[in-house]
Amino acid sequence: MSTTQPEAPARRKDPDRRERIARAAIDVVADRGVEKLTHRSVAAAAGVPLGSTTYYFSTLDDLLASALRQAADDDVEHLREWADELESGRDFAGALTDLVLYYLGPARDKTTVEHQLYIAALHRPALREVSQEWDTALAELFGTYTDSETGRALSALFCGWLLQGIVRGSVPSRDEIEMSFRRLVQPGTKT
Amino acid sequence: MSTTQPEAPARRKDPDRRERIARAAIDVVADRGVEKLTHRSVAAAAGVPLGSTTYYFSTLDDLLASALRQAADDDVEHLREWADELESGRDFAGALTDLVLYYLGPARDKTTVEHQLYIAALHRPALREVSQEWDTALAELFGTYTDSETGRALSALFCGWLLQGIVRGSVPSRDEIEMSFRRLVQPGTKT
DNA sequence: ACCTGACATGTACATCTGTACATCATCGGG
DNA sequence: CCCGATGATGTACAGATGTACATGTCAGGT
Repeated sequence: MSTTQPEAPARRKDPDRRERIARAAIDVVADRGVEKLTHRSVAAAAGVPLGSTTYYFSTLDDLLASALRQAADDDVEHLREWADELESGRDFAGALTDLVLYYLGPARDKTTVEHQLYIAALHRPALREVSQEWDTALAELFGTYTDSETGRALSALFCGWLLQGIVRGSVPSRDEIEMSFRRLVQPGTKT
Repeated sequence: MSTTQPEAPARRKDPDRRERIARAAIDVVADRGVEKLTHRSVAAAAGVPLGSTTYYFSTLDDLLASALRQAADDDVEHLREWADELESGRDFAGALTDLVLYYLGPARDKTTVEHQLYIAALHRPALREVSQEWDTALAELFGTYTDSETGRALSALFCGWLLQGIVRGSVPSRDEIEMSFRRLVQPGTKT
């Protein structure tokens, strides 16, 4: 955003520190699971002393919430890019299939983390809001290409493929994913 | 408990004990989440001393694995009953919708637990096998009413509705769930 | 009647955890 | 040139946790 300005003296040292810690938290969740997310493990992963993590995130829930928010923001941004690149003429079911394969392939770690945080939110009211916004955004985005009802159905199917894909070792075949989206999209296609 | 019945002595040990502890573990996960699953919390929930839990399940992973297995078995049995009650003439999409609404309504707790265990398996190789068997069984069951490809798609959509349903407060409407299943089923209906 | 062995439990301990807080370092202003 | 303020850190501590293990307790064989 802004480099160190005299009027904005920035922090003493490193303004990225907070974000770096949040990202380290995401890495820890990806590598070892939510249950291993501790101040100490995050500190080690971020290469900062223990005191730093407790300084920036006084409580563990703060840290978790920031990690979830960070992951959600990154993800929404990625979805936006995907939507922008989607030419209006392009086959929507095919594009959705690409998206699934991306999340189960190159971005598998990210997907894993997101689902863990998603489930972790079940017993943490503070996180539920973020999770809900997240999949509401997904349903609405998909809905703009069809209709809102179809959008919700598509997002459910989308989540389903991801969930099954991350626990199975193997990724489902491209054809069967595409077929399923095509069947859902077909009746309601608008523009 | 204390008095020994001649006709049902059941030894001094009672074989229910182990299963009761496993079920208590499931309750703990339902009420407080996987991260709160400890020998002590389970012991308290089952009304047995701490020693009992470590006696029957020497390690925590044993306990988790047994809980997952227990939940999976119960669930598969329920699915079997559902399948048996499904008259061959009955509308399949409608029956699937009922099933989703059951899992999000009366059996919401169960669904929550299952998803938590499912995600917990991500970082526990010992549990992955159970999880995989689980959703393979689901896909195959659904496949017997359509075809195997459609079965996998249906199970993905099914999981998706459940996942979204447990994190949102509100349950999706009956009509939109049914519509989505109908679209997926239609092209491949066999018998 | 006694003994044996498996069932069952209470307790102890090393480890890890979240968090508070006293301390240090550095920068901006006087 | 010095000084306070605030960013940043090291350490300490109370509590919780997994697990081992010594100890009870009782059913059945002899």
